[in-house]
Amino acid sequence: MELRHLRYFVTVAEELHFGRAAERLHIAQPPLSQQIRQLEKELGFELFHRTKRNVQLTEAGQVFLGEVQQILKQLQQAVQLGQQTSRGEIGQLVVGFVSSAAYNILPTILRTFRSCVPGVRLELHELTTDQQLEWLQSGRMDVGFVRPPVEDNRVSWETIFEEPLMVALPETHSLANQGYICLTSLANEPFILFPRPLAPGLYDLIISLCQQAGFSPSVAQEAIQMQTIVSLVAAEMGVAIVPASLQNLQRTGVVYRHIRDIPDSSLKVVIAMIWRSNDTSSTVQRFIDTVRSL
Amino acid sequence: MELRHLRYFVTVAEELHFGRAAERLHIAQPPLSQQIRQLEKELGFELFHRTKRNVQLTEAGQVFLGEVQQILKQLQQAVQLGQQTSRGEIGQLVVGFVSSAAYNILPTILRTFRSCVPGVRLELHELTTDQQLEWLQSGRMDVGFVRPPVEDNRVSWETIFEEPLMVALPETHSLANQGYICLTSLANEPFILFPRPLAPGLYDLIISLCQQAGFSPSVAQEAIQMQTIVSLVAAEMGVAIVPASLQNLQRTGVVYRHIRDIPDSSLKVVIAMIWRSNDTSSTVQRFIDTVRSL
DNA sequence: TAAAAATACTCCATAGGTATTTTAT
DNA sequence: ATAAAATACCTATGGAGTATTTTTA
Repeated sequence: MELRHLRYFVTVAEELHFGRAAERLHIAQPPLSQQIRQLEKELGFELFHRTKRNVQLTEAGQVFLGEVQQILKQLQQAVQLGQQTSRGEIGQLVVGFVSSAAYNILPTILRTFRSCVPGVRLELHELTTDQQLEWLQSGRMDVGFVRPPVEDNRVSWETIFEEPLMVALPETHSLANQGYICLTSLANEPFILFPRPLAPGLYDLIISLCQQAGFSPSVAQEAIQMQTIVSLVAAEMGVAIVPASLQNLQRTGVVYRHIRDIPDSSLKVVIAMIWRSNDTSSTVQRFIDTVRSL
Repeated sequence: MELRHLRYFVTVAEELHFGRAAERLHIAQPPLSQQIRQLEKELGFELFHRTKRNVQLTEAGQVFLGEVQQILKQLQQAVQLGQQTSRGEIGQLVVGFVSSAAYNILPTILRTFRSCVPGVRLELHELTTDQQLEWLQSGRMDVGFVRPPVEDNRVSWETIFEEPLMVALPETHSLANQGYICLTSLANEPFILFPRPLAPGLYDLIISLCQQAGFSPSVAQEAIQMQTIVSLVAAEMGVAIVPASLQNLQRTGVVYRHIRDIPDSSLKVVIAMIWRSNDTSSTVQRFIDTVRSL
């Protein structure tokens, strides 16, 4: 049995006339008769009651017709589903991100992707850079937004966002009324930092900036979340050096100031997108393309 | 696209190896590769990631595989369903019967048919002979049990049950202590009859029997249901001539007696099965065969 | 270098065509 | 007499086979 037989059968059943059915199928009438006979023989039951003048479906033919029509429709849907999947329009995607990414590029990226490709279910996880690399390798995650460096040749990455570091001060701080701040002037201030294991890139950068400014910062407190750091600053526990996009987190009692005595290029902090180099998923490809287009 | 393509695809997807899949399909490997390529071309997307060493389903291939497996399974079921229908094992049947048939053959027939062919849904309607002929012609009914005559050449019929007529008397009646009764002795009794329009055959037979016995019965009462007739006899409203199977309706106050002065052959009353002569339904055929086998 | 898929070609099975017959209205 | 399906026979497309090449682990 082949789909040909089923398609022919449906057409004959619709026309109840071999001649017209053959015409609709763009074949001659005799081969059509043959194919139907062949189908009947294989099925083991008659599909039509044929008199030379009149063609009628048998009971079994009616039942079979219903089923076959459904099957042909499903096949059509199966093809479409496959095509959509191949275009990355359908599927699911697990996305990881470092907490600070939630305040800058992530919202835009997700909004854009969801509207372009509504068929893909997104699953989001806030994870550190290291966790993301692990999840990516184990297949628990498909794409991530991390702070470089990324040193794994099985992972591809691409910088997608840069922003300067700024100083976060309590608004009551004596330096808060200055437009720009010299890092040097913070030499004796207590600092609030991310724990190094969670964000080694950022931690080391901040430490080295302070070295450049001629001092070693005294760590007053460590905090796991950006929000917590800002809150601790507001509580006058100390000062912090944070990505500029943290300004989006409107927290009263805190002011943000640019740093003057360090060249801009050194102050740049970066967010990169990562994915498995050998990932063949078109959903992932689609996501990457969407992000690049922004 | 043909079923061949789908079957081949499923096999390759299961084996993830063109060589082994070809072996399972009893074809050589090159034509299998070709058919899959051909399928991919028609679908417009890749089903497999092929390296020369390794074959893997693409995302789209996975989705398509699921759908196709379901489709193939459904097709198998469709064939089976058609076959069962063609054997009359599946379907529905509307059966009509005259009220008196419910007391003799009908229970046995239905019990037997239901156990032989459990897949057929039976719908039962108590109808007069005339109503049944009408329902049969209009297609509302498929098979009926009636009292002949049946005069319609588009309806086939077959006698399936014969029984004698008997006299039903109140047990208090003076003739009730006799083993047999002469119809002649009922000349002056009030009779309870079916209305002629509802059962002309039976009505006319009873009248003609009385004529043979030398009298015209006086009709005390007409009643539409057999049960009612028997009840009226019990209430001493009169006597009735009824099919012998009415004895199955155990009604206190009524006795049944055979008739002596009329030859048995004239007393025979018959139930026939009717169906449309041109009915091609295998369910109907199956039912007819079952009844004949009893 | 060895295993496996792809390519190149050849062949024949069969889908489909044409001509004709059969049959029911 | 005619319309429509079945039958008979022919043609040619394309599915499957064999031999070979390509590729990569």
